[in-house]
Amino acid sequence: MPTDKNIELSISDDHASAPPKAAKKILDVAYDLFYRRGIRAIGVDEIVKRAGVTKPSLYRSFPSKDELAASYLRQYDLEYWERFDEAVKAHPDDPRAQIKAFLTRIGKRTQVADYRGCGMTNAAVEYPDHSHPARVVSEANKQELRRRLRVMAAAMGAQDADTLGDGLLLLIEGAYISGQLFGLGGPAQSVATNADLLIEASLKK
Amino acid sequence: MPTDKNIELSISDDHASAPPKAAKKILDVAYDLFYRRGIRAIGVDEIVKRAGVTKPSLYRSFPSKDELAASYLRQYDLEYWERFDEAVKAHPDDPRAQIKAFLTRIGKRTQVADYRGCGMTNAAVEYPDHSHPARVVSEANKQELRRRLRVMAAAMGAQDADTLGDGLLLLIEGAYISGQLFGLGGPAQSVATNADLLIEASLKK
DNA sequence: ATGTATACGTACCGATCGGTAACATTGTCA
DNA sequence: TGACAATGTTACCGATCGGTACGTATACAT
Repeated sequence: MPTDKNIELSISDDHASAPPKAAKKILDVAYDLFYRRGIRAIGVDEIVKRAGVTKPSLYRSFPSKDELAASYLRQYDLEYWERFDEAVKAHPDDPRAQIKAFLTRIGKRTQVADYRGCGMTNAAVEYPDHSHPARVVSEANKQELRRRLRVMAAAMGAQDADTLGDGLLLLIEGAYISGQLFGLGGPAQSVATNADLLIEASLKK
Repeated sequence: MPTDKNIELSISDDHASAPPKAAKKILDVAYDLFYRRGIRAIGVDEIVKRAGVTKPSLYRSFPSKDELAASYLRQYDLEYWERFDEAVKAHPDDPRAQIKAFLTRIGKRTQVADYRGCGMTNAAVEYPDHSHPARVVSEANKQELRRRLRVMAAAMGAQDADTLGDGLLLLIEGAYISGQLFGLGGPAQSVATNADLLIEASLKK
């Protein structure tokens, strides 16, 4: 998938004769608006307006709004696994600590005002149709998350690794959703604690 | 959940001075469409068409589409607590069994094709603005769910009742979401099992 | 200087959005 | 019969939706 493109050079591209590329500006703005306010809620007119470009520019880089939404989620996917891998790398060969680190981070993120949960989850709610381009990306992301959690649960030595992996996924999804539902002080702040309790209860004795 | 269709001729309602009420037909159809396909995805034209009424009829009974959506959720709220109370009544004075029954039911519901999760949760995702009429109803429902779960967790004798109650809420929300994300065979089928593990690990010894 | 290719803008499309005005029709009850 | 309330009918509103036809500007190589 060509994630249009030129994401690099992020630090400084103001120098010299390199205009910031309409496609990148569009994707950046779409990312922000789609995530914060929802995909269906944002029209292409608002995107191009905020990006300082025009509509034909959008449609030269992206074949449709739906595909722009899919591109937004592909970018989201990249950053998602970066965060995930950070937690993993911070605790080599210790899947339980990896999970704890990842969930602690999620729990913290949910405790900021106007937290909007997981872009992948939100997109799937907005588009029930499994064939929608955005939903395809979302489902793939979640399948991968499930796979990783099950692998980690097995590495922890769970009695039933698949059940524990799925339980952790339920807690994570619950944190994403209740984070945006309850705002500050909501149930999501206890996700890491509850996950650790669940892990403890699921290990082979 | 009302399968659309005019309730006309339903057993006994044709007699006497009770015309089938356009408002009821509209709300039934809106309920079905909003739940299955999302609120933003459904236009008022489609609602009145499927309900066999006209647009002015809709706006005589509901001041706006947003308020119709709120009415849909108020109806959803009623039926939600009916289901909840069924599980409660089935196991008097046994909150752990009550939770297990409620979650087993949720786990089963998530395992049907085209499951669409919780209407309350979905509406909150569709409308991030806390002042939106639909979201107000949704947030109230979730606050009440949280309150009940915490009370039940306390009644179970949890070491930290609030944490357990919130953990159960996370699992429930996770089940709603992953139920519609993964379809058959998804993580939501293990929600009751995981909840019971979490409860076991949270009780005072 | 000129050709060529790419990037961009102006202006517009038909369709649909939520919502309404004005009037005709119906059934119920008095 | 007459009054009333509920619903239907038709036609319309301005705004916004996603998307496009087509002309213009700039950059660079020849």
